[in-house]
Amino acid sequence: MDQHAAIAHPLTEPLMELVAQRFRVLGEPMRLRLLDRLRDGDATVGELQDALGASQQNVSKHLGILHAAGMVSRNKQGNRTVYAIGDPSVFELCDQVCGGVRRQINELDSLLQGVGAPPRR
Amino acid sequence: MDQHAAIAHPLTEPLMELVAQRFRVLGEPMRLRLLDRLRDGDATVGELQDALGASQQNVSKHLGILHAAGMVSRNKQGNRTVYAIGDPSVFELCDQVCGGVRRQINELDSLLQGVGAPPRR
DNA sequence: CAACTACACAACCGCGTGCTTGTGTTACCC
DNA sequence: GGGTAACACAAGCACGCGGTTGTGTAGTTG
Repeated sequence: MDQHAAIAHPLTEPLMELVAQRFRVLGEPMRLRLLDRLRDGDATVGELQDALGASQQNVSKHLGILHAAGMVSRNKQGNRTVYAIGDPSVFELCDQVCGGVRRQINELDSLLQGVGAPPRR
Repeated sequence: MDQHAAIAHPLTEPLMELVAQRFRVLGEPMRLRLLDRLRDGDATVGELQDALGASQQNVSKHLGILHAAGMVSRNKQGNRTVYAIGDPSVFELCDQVCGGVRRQINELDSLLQGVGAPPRR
């Protein structure tokens, strides 16, 4: 595992764009749900369509984006196309973000808890 | 209608939306550059504007988004407004993504290495 | 072979979003 | 106080993107 984090600070512009693009791929609930479903195991387009309750074309489109980003693998078997997680590391990202969201919710919660404090304004 | 309200796999729809939103905040080169610059230390809007070569309004707007997401902190000092990293964990995310991008580039690179004559299409 | 299934691709549309332009507000300086 | 600097906010515009509709293409079935 290449864990040597941090390419140098002044990230070059094209690299910055690549990173942003990768983040943007994950910035869609539908795609996150697809990845979440695939976490349970491989699935065909039809199964994913049924699981998410979306149209076949929409599912296929998002799968295409995820596949182009290298996050899922595509495997044609006869009539069906089986998709699988192609880059397991995305889940670490999601978990970290979930942690961040949780912490943020906790902060908001504690703000609401101890409220007697009038909005400072 | 069974509703597993677990945090585990079946991520609830609103949570999924929150996670996606957070990813989307990071899905902008300008905002990544702002965070990358703030990694070196606190900075005023003017300094960031100068560092990134963007308009003051644009920088201020993106800083507002980052601030709303809790990723930067805002500290008004007299005439200036000093921004700082508010959630250092974002860098772990960026590093992981950078690692993924690096790995992807390596794959593409190795693909290009062995190429003498692309057989088809 | 014909009909059907499963999937991908292309064209279109409406909305969200990034960037610019313009302006208001507050603090500093003379 | 007047003028200027620093910053945030609002409106307008253009582009990208998600979703739907429509269609093409293999593969399967009878």
